[in-house]
Amino acid sequence: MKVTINDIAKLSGVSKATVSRVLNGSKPVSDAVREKVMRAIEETDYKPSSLARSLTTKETKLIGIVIPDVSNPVFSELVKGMEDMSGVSGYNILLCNSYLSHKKELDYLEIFRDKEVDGIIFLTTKERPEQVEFFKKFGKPVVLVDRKFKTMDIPSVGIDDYTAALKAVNYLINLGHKNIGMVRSTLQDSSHGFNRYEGYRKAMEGAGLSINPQNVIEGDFSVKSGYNAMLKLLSGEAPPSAVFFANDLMAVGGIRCITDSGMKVPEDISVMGFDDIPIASMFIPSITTTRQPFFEIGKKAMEKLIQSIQEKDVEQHTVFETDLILRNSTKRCDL
Amino acid sequence: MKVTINDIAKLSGVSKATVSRVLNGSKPVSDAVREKVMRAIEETDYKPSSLARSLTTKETKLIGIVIPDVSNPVFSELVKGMEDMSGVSGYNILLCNSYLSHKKELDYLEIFRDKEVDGIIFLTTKERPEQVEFFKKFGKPVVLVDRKFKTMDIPSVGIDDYTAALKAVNYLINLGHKNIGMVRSTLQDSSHGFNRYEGYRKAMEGAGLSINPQNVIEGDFSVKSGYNAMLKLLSGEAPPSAVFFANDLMAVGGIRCITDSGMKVPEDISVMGFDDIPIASMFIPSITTTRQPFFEIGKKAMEKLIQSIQEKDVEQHTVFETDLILRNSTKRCDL
DNA sequence: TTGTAGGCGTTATCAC
DNA sequence: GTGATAACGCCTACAA
Repeated sequence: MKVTINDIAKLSGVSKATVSRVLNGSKPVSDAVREKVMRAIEETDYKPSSLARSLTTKETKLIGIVIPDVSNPVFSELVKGMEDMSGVSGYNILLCNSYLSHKKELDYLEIFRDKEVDGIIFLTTKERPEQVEFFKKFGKPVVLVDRKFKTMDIPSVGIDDYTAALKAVNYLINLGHKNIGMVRSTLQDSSHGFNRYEGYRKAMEGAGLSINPQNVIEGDFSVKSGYNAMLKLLSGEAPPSAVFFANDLMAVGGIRCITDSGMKVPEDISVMGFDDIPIASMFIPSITTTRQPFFEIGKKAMEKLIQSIQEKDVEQHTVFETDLILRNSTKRCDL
Repeated sequence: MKVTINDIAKLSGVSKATVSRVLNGSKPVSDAVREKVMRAIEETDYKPSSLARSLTTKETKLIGIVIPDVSNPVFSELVKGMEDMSGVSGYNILLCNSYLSHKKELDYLEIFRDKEVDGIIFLTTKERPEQVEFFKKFGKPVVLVDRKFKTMDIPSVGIDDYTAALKAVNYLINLGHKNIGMVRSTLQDSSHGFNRYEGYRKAMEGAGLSINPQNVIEGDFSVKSGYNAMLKLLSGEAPPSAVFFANDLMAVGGIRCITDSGMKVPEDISVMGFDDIPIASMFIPSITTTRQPFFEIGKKAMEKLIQSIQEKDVEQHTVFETDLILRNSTKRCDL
């Protein structure tokens, strides 16, 4: 049978209240008694049940995380940052993949409530009323990553997508490119979709360059969609000399497409990615991109969550800097 | 305040035992009563506390998973398979990254015991006495992935590394290659290290080909180590015409190295990977490799774990088939 | 079919 | 400093 606090109490001839005290250091205990209790604990290899403890303390030391997909390097790196932080504070992670399914997202939130997690880190592509409603009655801390909610002010961590995209496209412009295309995602997605596109638009506008609507294609962040988008760009009337992809995965697809079409990157077309996932530096050619400090973002999100669980004040919205990483998929425009 | 089973009992004018019965369907309840109780539950949006329930039922519906690193596509895919399976059975996952640290592995196992998980899926590179000791006194189901333990018979799921490697190298041999090198990992690692190397060795032996010890290099499964290993191979006296890498990541490093050296894959050197991670098909050239059904393996591991939690009989060791995936990094040897 | 009472393993609140 | 004792929220005999 499993050994409980009662066994220790009997074995060391004290009350279980006292055992609890030496366990948690919640109140002073005489050295002699502590000694006895410790010995009993050693002997029996006793470990308190966190379940029973949680029942009275109301905290489970569990954090729920909803992300779209761990197998996406972007998210797995975020998760690593979160885990890194939670570990040192004694929290554990309940990890759930939503695969962008609205239903799954909600199901998992319900599970988190059921499991009585102490807090939630939430990643989604689109704010939904049901989510907002959930968070409102959830009552415990929540941190959003990569996004802010419009109808509810929830603490968040992320980057400035607009400025990052602006800088990226400005770099292409400075290389002498004039006909620059973009493979963006849906504008419904405010941060990754709309904001990155806005950065592109403003950069072009700022340089007095016009955007050929034919050269702006919508993808879904997958390699395949990047490939297909590039196919469309190449078959247009005036294919761009440089393309800004809203993420690295689509850029990879784009490069493959260009290569398959018998052209070369960056000699014929320059390609710019976004994120700086590991594959960006390994690819041939290595991909010029904007680095997001995913690990740090994840770490910060967890730090903020834990702090607000512990009722400390936290910065409401944290914005990380991004860096332009120059590699071999872009070059000066010869025209 | 949070609504409890007592509130529901009062509200619907029955005892909490009855509420519990309609909640779990554990014993028959009259329709009239059920109706009343249900209504009270609806009205108050009552959800039973899984914590309190676990305290009496002794099951937490929690599964602990230890893997080396989620950001490695191999493991993230395994995790997805596991999650896919656990979800339908109502189990949740406590995910922990060990980064191959022996200490972390053990720390997490302790945490799992503390959290009273119902079972554990464990991935490590090397069997250790402390782990075996832990599992012996753990008393609940455990499933190993990618590995069997020598000193304790724990259910496992994996592939036949030896045969898979044998087939891979035989393919290179059939392409006419005679001087075939290998980048393996430490032989301490029985399955990925020793067994894959053994497959290579036996294939060469079977074809009457000799192995030049200079052309067998040890890496650590990272892109960088693959690059460095290739560097050594190229600087040897008789560089191989084909190289078998023990995983795709090292193969990527190898290809980059070959390209950086001014040679081409597969024209000058054929490269064979192992695993078939997503990057293998996206890379230029796409990489010939052995596919492991990671998602399925993860799923099966979870299925076996849940079955043994539910005290059903399970196959002790499950071995999945692998497939050779022919792509563009290998070609017939001209010599 | 339903209610009572005890227990699950802790922590927290009182006294002493 | 230490010990009873009552929560915590649920499940499960045992009775009725």
